[in-house]
Amino acid sequence: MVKKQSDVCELFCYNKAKVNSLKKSLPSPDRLTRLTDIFKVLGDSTRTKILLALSKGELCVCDISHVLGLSLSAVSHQLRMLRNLKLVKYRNEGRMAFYTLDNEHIMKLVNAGIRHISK
Amino acid sequence: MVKKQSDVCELFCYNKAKVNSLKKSLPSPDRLTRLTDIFKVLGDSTRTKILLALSKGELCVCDISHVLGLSLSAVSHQLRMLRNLKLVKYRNEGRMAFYTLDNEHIMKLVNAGIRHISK
DNA sequence: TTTATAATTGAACAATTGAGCAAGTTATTA
DNA sequence: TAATAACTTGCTCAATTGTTCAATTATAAA
Repeated sequence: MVKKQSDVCELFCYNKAKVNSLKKSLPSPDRLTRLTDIFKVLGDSTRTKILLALSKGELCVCDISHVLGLSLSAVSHQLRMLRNLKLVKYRNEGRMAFYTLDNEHIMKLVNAGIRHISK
Repeated sequence: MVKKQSDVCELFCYNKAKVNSLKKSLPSPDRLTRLTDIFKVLGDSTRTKILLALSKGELCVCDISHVLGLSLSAVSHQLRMLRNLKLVKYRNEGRMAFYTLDNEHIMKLVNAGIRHISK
């Protein structure tokens, strides 16, 4: 016989009061998405390396690609994502683009992560 | 004519000294993997919700699935991942499994993230 | 024993992701 | 004006991810 698992409401609930209070205590879907999106950005080593590099100062795309050992294209794609999330900004100088952190605050999170794995 | 982009070494390098010093300053591959792995865990809302719920106290798998509105199976799969990463532990009582945080330290990171999106 | 329940697991699936290729854009240089 | 250089972008592909389904395990109750 097949058990129906998709309908969560029919499952046994051990502590209904606790469940309801926890449901309410969770961040709203919107806040939760913003929260996990930030962690998702840092969950990729290319992006984290870019942020770590930029935390030391301005860099052009070409130098970032050297630091990371990746193609310009790959770096540019990730820079676009970081740009969209307002984590980096850039200025053009001639045909070069110089990137900097747009939001130094993000480094607090990166450093909290570094502290976490160093504990 | 096609430009060769895969061979990073042939690209123009704007600031060689800076590039080399940045290369050295980046965390080792091992550390970087551990760092991004932690962020990857938190980059999924199911897992972050599980951690947030458990931060309030012990819960059985069934109640977690109610809090999240997800199937037992989905929750169990994510719990296994959290278990492997030593972020949660559990005790059996009869046929139920009660989970708790194994590493309260992780909540510092979650809370740093919450602070980040609240700024 | 038999039946039911809590949880785990493996396989399959769709969706997402990261990177490379190749073409396009813009600015500099010859 | 043509060629080159720095960067961006659209497309594609392989790999990974999160979930569901179905089967299984382990415990408890009938």
